[in-house]
Amino acid sequence: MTDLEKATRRVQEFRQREREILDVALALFLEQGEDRVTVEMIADKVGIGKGTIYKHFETKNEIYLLLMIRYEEELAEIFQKVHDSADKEALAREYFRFRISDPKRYQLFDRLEQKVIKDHAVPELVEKLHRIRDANFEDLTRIVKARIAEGNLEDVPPIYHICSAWALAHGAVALMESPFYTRLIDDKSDLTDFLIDIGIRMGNRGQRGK
Amino acid sequence: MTDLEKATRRVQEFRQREREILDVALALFLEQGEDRVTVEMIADKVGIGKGTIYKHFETKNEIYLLLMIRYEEELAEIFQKVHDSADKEALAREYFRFRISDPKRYQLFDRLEQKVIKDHAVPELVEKLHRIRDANFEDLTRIVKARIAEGNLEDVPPIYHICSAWALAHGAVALMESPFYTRLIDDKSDLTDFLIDIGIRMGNRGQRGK
Amino acid sequence: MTDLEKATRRVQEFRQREREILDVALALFLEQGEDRVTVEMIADKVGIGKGTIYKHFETKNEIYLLLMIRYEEELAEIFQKVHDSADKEALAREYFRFRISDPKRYQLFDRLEQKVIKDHAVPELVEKLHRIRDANFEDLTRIVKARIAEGNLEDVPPIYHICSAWALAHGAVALMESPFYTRLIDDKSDLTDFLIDIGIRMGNRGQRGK
Amino acid sequence: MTDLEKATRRVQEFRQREREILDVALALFLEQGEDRVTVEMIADKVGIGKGTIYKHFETKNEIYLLLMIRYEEELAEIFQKVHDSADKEALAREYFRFRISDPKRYQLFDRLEQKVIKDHAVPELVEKLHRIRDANFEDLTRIVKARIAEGNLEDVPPIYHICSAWALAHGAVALMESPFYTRLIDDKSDLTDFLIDIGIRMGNRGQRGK
DNA sequence: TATGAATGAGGCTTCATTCAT
DNA sequence: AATGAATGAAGCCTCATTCAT
Repeated sequence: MTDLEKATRRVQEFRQREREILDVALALFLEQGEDRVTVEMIADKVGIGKGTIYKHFETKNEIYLLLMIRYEEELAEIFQKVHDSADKEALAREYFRFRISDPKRYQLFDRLEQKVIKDHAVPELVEKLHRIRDANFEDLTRIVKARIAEGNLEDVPPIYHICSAWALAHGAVALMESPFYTRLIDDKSDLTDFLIDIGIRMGNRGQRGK
Repeated sequence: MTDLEKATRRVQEFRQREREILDVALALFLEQGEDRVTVEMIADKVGIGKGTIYKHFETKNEIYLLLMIRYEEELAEIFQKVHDSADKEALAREYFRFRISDPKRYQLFDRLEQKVIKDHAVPELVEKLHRIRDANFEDLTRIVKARIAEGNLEDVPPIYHICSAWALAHGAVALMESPFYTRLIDDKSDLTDFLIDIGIRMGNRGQRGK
Repeated sequence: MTDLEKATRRVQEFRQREREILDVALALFLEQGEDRVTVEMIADKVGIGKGTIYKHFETKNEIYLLLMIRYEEELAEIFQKVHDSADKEALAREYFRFRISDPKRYQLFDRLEQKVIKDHAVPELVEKLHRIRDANFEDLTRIVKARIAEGNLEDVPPIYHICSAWALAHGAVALMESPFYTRLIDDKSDLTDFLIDIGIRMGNRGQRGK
Repeated sequence: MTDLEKATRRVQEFRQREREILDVALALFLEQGEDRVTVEMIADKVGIGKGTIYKHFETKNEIYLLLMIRYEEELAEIFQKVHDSADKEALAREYFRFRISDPKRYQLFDRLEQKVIKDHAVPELVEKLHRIRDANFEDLTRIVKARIAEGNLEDVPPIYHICSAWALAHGAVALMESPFYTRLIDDKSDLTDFLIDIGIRMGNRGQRGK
């Protein structure tokens, strides 16, 4: 094995460990809540020393942010796929599904964002996160505009459609996680269908009273 | 003044102080986030000693819960008013308005609930909270049933209507507080109207695809 | 005992404990070097909990600064005494004696100052320290001016005399503490006399080459 | 190239690297303070791996000591030059100049010495340092004796003259670096002249009061 | 009843040094 | 010989809660 190959392998292993740490961290955050998870717990579960975590990430906040960026990048991939396809309606469906599919994760990031912003932590990464989100948002806007032009969506500013979809998805997620409501719901998947249905059609042309 | 009067007054003052503590705590939590607010800060702002707070509340978690119960009781009052009135549609409107009107407060309680439940803290109070909520929920169900019977709402399980309303409201609140979206929204009140409109009508009979 | 008396006593006890912490901290710093002394060690030696220290001082840096301020205030007291007396020459003697008398302490503060300034720590207290020092310096300047006017000191800017005295004292302190030199010096007090002598006379009129 | 030449070259390169590390370390220590400079920072700036540093030096303390020894050896060179020359007074001047010329460096070593001695670190090197210093000191003593014999210096133990010169130089260095005093000094070089003047003459015969 | 000093478990982060490759 | 990932002891600081007065 040449030196170059060795070096490459090393770098890959390093990146792999980084991913491993993030995976474990995410799992623990979801399971116990980010406040109850200490850096030491993460290290223990990965099977490494506490200090090693700090070779990969400067602070616990940075871990938060990298997880959030990961999430946003997954979302970007979904947009990428739909981008090419002709079926614009599929987007709405995919979007909802992605966000509702793992509500705990979604809510975790929602919480983290507030925390991270309050701390003014790792501003470069916050900015990076926002850049990705901006790009995703522009994708979204483009698609909504197309559907308005096709006459499928009511002709209000595209952001209105996006906001209402976002809001319903956000709320649906919270609903699914709410101990109060889950107790009362018999058939979760039927309700989910009901909500997605509403979500997709709520901005359709002709839906609102004149 | 008789001993009885004195005692009565003392009790009243005690209750008054309790309210004061809760008010200050709420204000500080909203302003700085509950994690940054220490019991000492609350005591200082009320102008009493830290120990005194623990004469009124066993733990900081109890303060959280009492604030949440207060909120739920205010909601109950709204239901009470509407209960008697004939105009059932007003309910939906009131309900939305109450929840959206103070999003920071709403989100605070949302966060607190998750925290408190994860801690298995003060179970009696958690139960009390849930009892009030149950009552509110029953009120709500009764009204929705009436509107379905009148033929105004689509005939699905009442909880579906409640859930979708709750979800949209929850999401709208988050939207209004999201730094990402607020940046992009020009006319907040117009969007709010759009959302409330959707919220009120989204379960109306005939709205969904045949 | 009235409530007021009680409160007064409490405050006094609090202040007393503060002094106690500072005393112990100073002793430990001198004995082991400030870097090797942890906050916990201070607490242990005082016989209190670690957290208690932080009721009195916000950070370890604050402890450093308060000790430095104490020192500067003691110096101010010396100036105060001499201020009134007519014998201006006594000042120089007192000044030297004070600074040389406890060289370890002096050097500790010299080190601390550099550290604290590099950390940009507790700027309010740093400023306070400097204010006291400014006042001391003005006292000193006034006295030196008087001696120049009397024709006892060479007529150069007063700060020159102060600086050379300061420098010699500073150096003498280091000398006394230097393991290298102490090894070589038989009669410490005789050398001290020699140095003080030089210190007092070095700026005298007519001392320098024609 | 023979194997011997290769080996020789390798040794030379190794020594060269060693010098490079020390140079960089010194520069960083002066710039940021030794506590803020990590071994990794040194390695990075040299452009080598952290582990490599430990091939050259056993501990960070050893780096400290080697730097100090270097300094002392430079001083020895100065003595060497003067040793031969007839102009003994030049020595005092050179000595002062060397020590005052780079006050930050001087103070760094002063700090390091205290630290290293408190740690009982690398005793062999500490001893080596002291041996060099002893030699320098003997040189100095010899010269001072000569000047006393010539009748130029007051006839006290030679060490007195050395100590007072050392002390004044040490203090002058501290003065020039003191943020408090530098603020107050208009013409630095004029004051320096004043101090060197005092330094050179302060032990001269006939200076002290009868 | 009111107080606030005292507590100490527990969290985050740093960095000199080691060691397998 | 060179590397740099891994280590873990150690330090500073926070804050909910207790308890003697």
